[in-house]
Amino acid sequence: MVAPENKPLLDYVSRFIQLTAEEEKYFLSTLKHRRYLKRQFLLQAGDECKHENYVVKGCLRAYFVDPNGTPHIIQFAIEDWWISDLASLHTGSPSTFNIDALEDTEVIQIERSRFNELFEKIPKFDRMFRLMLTNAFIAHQQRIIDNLCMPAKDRYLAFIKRYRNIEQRVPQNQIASYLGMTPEFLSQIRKKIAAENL
Amino acid sequence: MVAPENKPLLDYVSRFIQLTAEEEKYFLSTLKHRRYLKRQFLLQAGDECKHENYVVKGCLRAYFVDPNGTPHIIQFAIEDWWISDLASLHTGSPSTFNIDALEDTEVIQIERSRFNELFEKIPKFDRMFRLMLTNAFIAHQQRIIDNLCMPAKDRYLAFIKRYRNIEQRVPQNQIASYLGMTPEFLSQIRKKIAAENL
DNA sequence: CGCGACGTTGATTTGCCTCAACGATTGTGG
DNA sequence: CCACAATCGTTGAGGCAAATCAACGTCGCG
Repeated sequence: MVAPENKPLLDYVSRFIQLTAEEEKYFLSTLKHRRYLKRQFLLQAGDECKHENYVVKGCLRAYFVDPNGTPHIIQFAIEDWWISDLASLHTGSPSTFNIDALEDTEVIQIERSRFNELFEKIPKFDRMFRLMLTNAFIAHQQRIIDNLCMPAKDRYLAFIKRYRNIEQRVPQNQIASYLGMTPEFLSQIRKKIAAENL
Repeated sequence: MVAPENKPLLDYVSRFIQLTAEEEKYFLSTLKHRRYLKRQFLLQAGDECKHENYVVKGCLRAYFVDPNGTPHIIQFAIEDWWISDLASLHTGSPSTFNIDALEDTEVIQIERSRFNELFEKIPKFDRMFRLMLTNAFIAHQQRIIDNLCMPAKDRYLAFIKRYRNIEQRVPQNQIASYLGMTPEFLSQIRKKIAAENL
């Protein structure tokens, strides 16, 4: 019997690889279920990132605070997404990101040491994470391209098209930060777009 | 006896995984060595990306041409780097990038079908590519952060610090394209930097 | 030699930011 | 249950970073 809160993650895994009953059991033993309240931190910059996080329910954000004190959102994560500071998780270096909750959120965590153990015991997970990273890499490459060759308005339109489910859940100023513009300017853009659609 | 042109790639692989003699033999059988002249294309946008390319000698670039006809450089690749249109290679969709040679270049190619076969026959390669993609993902994330929170001058300084070996080999206008600014503006920046260092 | 690629310089324009002020909404403690 | 603060979005004036456009110098190469 699988604990119901783990079901979404097992479904996720089965999209990439097939586990035997025994492997599944081991995999489940590496997981920890945890809840965070809105505004609570999963990770603070400077700390070591100790978990890979799978979002069961809710919404998280990873952001970077630049030398001027301005925060920049790197990533949102809603249901069925993963989030962590991969550089810190991978090398053990202090993290450069903060991760906190934009809503009350449930996550499943894999601790760093168990994570590496997992790859040793069940090499299929190398496959799964290779495929996941391939997709993540492609998405990041697309984001770089968008930043290079689109003006603010087009980047916003591309964002709401690609991530409508996120756009409807997070405040506009957070989206502005993700897109690399000020909230004031995003407001201008939205006004213009609204005016055009008449 | 390993053909000398394959030596650098085997060294590369050994930094991630250990192959048995037999595995190494199979791996070598999947490779194709090839030369390109300066300005020659490895991949044109719209075609399917049929190879993962490892650079033995020379310099390549991947770039995207936006709807206005302006090219934007996604990536440079010099010795010991990999380059491809991963989205196209992975899904079989038409590529959105062009890849061509900035110098006469030697590459080792793994064809798409052999590439997937490789993961089936030697799962260690899942591990290797997982680790490679982890690094590539982190680098891309850093580039996104730099674009979000640095002005043009700082992005340029960060670039020459991180990729001095590339900066000294490719024309300035190419670097400007990679950094998302005009060649004219990069020229201004360099003038200012030179003036400061007196 | 002459053409094309590359870099530079300067004048002008523009996309986006800064700063400041002001509603609207939410939520929270008294 | 109200009062007040905090959060969020909007609007506008002014400023700056970077783009555009155009002209010119230099170098390597066919």
